[in-house]
Amino acid sequence: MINIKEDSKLNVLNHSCAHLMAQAIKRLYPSAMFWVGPVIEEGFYYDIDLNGGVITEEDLPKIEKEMKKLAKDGKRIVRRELTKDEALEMFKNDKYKVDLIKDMTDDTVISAYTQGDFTDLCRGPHVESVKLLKNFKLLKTSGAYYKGDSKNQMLTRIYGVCFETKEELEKHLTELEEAKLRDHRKIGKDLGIYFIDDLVGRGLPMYLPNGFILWNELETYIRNKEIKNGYKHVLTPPLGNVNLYKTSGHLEHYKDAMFPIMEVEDEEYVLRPMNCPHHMMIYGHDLHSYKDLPIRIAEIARDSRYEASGALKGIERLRSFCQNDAHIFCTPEQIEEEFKNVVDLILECYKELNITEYTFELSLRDKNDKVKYHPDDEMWDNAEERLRKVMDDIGLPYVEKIGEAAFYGPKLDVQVKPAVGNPITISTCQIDFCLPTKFDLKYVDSDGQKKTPVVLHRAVFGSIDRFIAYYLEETKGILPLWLAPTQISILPVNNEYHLEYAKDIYNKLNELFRCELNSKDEKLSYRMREAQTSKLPLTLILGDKEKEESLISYRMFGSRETNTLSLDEFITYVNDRIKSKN
RNA sequence: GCCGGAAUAGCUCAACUGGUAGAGCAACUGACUUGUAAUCAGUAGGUUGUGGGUUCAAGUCCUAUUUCCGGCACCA
Repeated sequence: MINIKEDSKLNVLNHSCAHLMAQAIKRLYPSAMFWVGPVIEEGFYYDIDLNGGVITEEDLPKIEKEMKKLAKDGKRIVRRELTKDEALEMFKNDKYKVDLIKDMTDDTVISAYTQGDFTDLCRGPHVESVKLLKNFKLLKTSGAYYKGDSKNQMLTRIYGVCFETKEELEKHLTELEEAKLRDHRKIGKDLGIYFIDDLVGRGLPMYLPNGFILWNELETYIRNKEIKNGYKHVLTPPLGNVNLYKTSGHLEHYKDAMFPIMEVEDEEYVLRPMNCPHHMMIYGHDLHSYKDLPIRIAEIARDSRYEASGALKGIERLRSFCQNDAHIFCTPEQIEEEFKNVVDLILECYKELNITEYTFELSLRDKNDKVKYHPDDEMWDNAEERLRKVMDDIGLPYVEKIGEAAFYGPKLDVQVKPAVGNPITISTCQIDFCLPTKFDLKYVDSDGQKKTPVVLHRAVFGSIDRFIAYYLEETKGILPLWLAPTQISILPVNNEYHLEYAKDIYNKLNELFRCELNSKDEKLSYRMREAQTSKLPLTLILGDKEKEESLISYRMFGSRETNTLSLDEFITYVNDRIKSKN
């Protein structure tokens, strides 16, 4: 989908459209005050203080109508440059504009744009006339905290999008509709992957038989990859003594997002929100020589977090989930190589799973935030520099995100876009000089001195849950053969004549693959439809022709063609496809 | 958590300004015995998320609550 912010023409068009929307809203809601109205990847929005009023999605057509009216009038958009004092005078009755102007330096060239009866403080540029704003659509409303701070009041945010032509707009709207269809919450329901029920609890997914197969295949896949790459798997409990998290610092940083402490006799326990402390303990259990490093400890581990209710989303964001977690304990000299190994592993998996759309983010600390981050500037500078250097050496493009680091260190995040909503992190690799010290971890170096190892935290699939969510959307539910819960559906043409042969084939194939025999009393075309709408990768059709010559005919999902061959040939074909992950 | 919206059969949805809750698919029963995306007929399926209230009358209005959806905030 097109990035409107990055497209210079559409950027200006959408920015002007935001102003047109503000003008229309000012007419319909005279007491409305405006905060900011930037262009974003998906179009534009404007944050509005309605002074107690409400705009819902039902009101959007009314606003659009007013916008069309204003656009038809065709007023020119006129720029005027102001000094800071002039600007303060001009907008003295608008507390939001005054707030903006006050933050500007004295030598900033401040500009205001006027179209008819509406003037807005704005850097510009804008299109020449509102007449050019024809093909727009207001998409949704929401609340948004003033200045993005949840301690502040909430403003009303209205999102919209504008294009040069009607065709482009319609294409965009169609794409938005199609995106909704591949939402993992819909596909997950359709394919019987999981469900969530109040009685069990929100954010607590129940994976159904189909979901378990998908889960199990992915888990087996990544575990085998890790074994090949020198990881050792462990198994640790999904809860721990609260002191474990006091030691790590997690309790201090994340108490609000953890399930509350459970008191039993004289002890306190928490459901674990993550696995780092357990893995630190595993490392610390043995004495290690520099010759043993790196030590790579991995676990598919269940974690529980008390996520804000509004953050929950299908199986993308849950209160109980399984991380594809690992901690690599290494010497400072080994950081670069181990980091590269992790990135290589991530890229290898993406290639095999045919994941092509992703971006790298370097999440760094906000130097001014002394509360969130472990206070050791030297450690941070070192870690961030190392991370940057490795990324530059690898030569992968990335963007730096200030204030996105973990409390214990900076990280590389691999971001993907879900069908609906904000980008999510799938893979991550984090450099940590902090937790090993807190747990007093050591190795004996070549000089006989005890030294503290460095830890890389990493996850390839992030959480298995989230990865399934992403993968269902990426594939639109058309899972590759190796992951499909049912791989082969077997259809006898006529139960009276072909059922026995079909059963025979089913018995043979079902020992090797996940098969179903669909011999219900329905027309072949009905059963074929079932196979296709269920997105089953392979469907066998067994009738007279096949029975007499001991052959099978199969059809691939989405194809109209039928291939006929011997059972052995078919088995080879299926095995090849599973092996190549097609 | 916050702002706004929504909740009707297993699923997808309908029911004009309050006036007897309905359809398609799925399920079940019977008939049909079929060559690549829907055979026909019938049966059953609901305290309209839940609790209060207004009214002669509530799916519809008010209220509380739960969950979901769109964003915001959060995301070790």
